[in-house]
Amino acid sequence: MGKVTINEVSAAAGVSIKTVSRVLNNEPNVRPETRQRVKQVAEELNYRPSQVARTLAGRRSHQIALAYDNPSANYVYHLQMGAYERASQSNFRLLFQPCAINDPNTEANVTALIDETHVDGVILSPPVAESPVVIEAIARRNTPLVRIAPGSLHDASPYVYQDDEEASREMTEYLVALGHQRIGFICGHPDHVASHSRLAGYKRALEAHRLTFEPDLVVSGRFSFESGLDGGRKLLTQANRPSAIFASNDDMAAGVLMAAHELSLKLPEQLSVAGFDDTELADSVWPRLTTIRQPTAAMGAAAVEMLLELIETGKTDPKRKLDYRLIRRASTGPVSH
Amino acid sequence: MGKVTINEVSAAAGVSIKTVSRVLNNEPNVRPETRQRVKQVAEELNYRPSQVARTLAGRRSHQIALAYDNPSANYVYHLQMGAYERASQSNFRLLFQPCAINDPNTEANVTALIDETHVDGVILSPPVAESPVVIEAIARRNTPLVRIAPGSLHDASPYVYQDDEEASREMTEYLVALGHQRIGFICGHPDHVASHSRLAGYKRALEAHRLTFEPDLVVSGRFSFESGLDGGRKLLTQANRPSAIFASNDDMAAGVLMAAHELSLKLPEQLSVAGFDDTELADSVWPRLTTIRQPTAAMGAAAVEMLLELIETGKTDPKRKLDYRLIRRASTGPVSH
DNA sequence: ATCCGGAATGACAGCGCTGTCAAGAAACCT
DNA sequence: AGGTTTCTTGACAGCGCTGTCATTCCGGAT
Repeated sequence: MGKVTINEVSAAAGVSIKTVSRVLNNEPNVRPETRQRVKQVAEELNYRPSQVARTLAGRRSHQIALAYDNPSANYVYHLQMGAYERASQSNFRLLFQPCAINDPNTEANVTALIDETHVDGVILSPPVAESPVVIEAIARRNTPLVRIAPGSLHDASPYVYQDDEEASREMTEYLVALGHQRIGFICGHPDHVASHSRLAGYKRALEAHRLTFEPDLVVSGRFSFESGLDGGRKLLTQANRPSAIFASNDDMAAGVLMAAHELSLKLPEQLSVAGFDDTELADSVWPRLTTIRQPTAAMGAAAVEMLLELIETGKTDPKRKLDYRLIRRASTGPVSH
Repeated sequence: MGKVTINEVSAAAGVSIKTVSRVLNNEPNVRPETRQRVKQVAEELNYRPSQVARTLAGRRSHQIALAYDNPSANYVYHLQMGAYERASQSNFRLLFQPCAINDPNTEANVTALIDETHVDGVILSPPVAESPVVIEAIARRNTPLVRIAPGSLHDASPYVYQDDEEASREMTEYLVALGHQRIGFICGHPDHVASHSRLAGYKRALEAHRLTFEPDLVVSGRFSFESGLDGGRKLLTQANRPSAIFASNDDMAAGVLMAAHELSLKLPEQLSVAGFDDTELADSVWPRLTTIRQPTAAMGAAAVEMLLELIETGKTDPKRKLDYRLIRRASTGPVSH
């Protein structure tokens, strides 16, 4: 199974390797019949150009990297798949780079990645997307960068995002529309900007409906199931407990569900619960969670698309916004008096 | 900024590039002081050898690929992380290759991956691990291969696995020990060998305890939440319903939980439910699921380790077995009369 | 001193491709 | 017909490293 190289193809087609190269790269100025013949020979020989040689010789590696540091399997998986699909379409290979934000080596890891693999561009997802050191290191290498939902440093690179505040407001208003007046809220991890936007949306909705904001109805959380469970217990054992709880993500909402079950509350009659993200979990708990569908895969795809544009043309939109969707399921219902 | 190459290092150190190369690769026959000096200069210049050039010139790419086709975000994520950690330790880069088993292009994808990136080896996880075409294609390229939990073709390559049948037997016996005599079983996706082993373990446990196998207590499933919900409904609406249900994975067990909630059954008093895999879901539903903990990350790590051995020395153990663990949680309890 | 064997080092080709540039072929213009 | 311009093609030099082989250096044996 001697590897088929460009030499074999050029010999078989009776042209120079440069012409084969032209055909491969869809360069102009090749006679249509020559182009056709080369293509056919390459096909017959089952020729696969070595990316490695290409990278070394040219200035393109046709590889981009996706760096993430997120403990949520669902989030990472969908982000990866969305990005992967889009990259494959354009014949780009996608390198996944897990990293730990707290690890002091993160910067070294990322720069090593760039130098060693010659990637054409990098995508950063939160919370790495907000690391000034990493951003700086990438900029120093002049490597195109696109970030996903960065909470700060908005000028540092193009980015994709969704309006968390808006989504959170809409969910809160939906609960209000169901008649809920006392709505509990569980915050997300303070390191994620999304946490703050979601809280802001909740507040904004209350204001819009002239409901007073009660600090007792807001508890902290960390995006984890256990923190949701804790938060739920705290809220539900209050003297005047809320009739609805809006958790900043599905994991925590599932925790609230458990807290409610512990207290033998009837759902949604005695308590409405809403989550955020629409992970698979949301659809696997009882009752199924009303939540906000995050376009995670679409975000990955959009980020790749912008990055490719940036690589090809040197520029792209400064930002791109994706739409969320409120998904109504069994965990929320009208308030019962 | 300007990329530092081996030339800069050799110039700065006052030696030939070949000597720098020797130091980099820990080759013998370099005077200790020379070695030291080169190392220091490389460090100062912040030199990162180009993997691409290395790959093209040498016969090692220091890259291995992990191909998977699995819809479970949790499984994929943990497998990836386990593999990634181990690969990084040995300074190998890990390429992730999602693929669709039903896609006729899968073989082409995998061979393209090998030819284009020159990976030193490949890891296949189920169900791609059982595709004869893919295995054959890899063998033809003489590329080292390690598979994860292959159900067949055991001679085709070294592999890592866990004893699904044994684990399933143990879980069933645990239920029997709790006093359950009528235990429902929900099968997994027929394409996965694990499904068959798990059913076999269930049967074996029944035999061991002289309980008769009742075909009505076994329903088909596909590893998805919805199929578990269906199966649960089917089993629980039977005239003489089982007092326990063992689902072949957690997703389906969560479905059973929902079916039980629909019928307002008290858990675990009126019904015990057990799952398999110990995904995050198992710990996020109410009641928390008794399940079998799969060493997914460890499998990924072990596979990488074997593959590296295979690459370095040309051989490794024919197979390596990893241990599962039965995790007892609130979803199972003694049978009540 | 002389010779020898192994350790230390370097010169150089080449991995498979792309970029540059020059040459030849075809098309277009007075 | 001659002179341009444009299209098509190929020769050749690298990209940054490793493999091969030749060369130099050194201490020890003679």
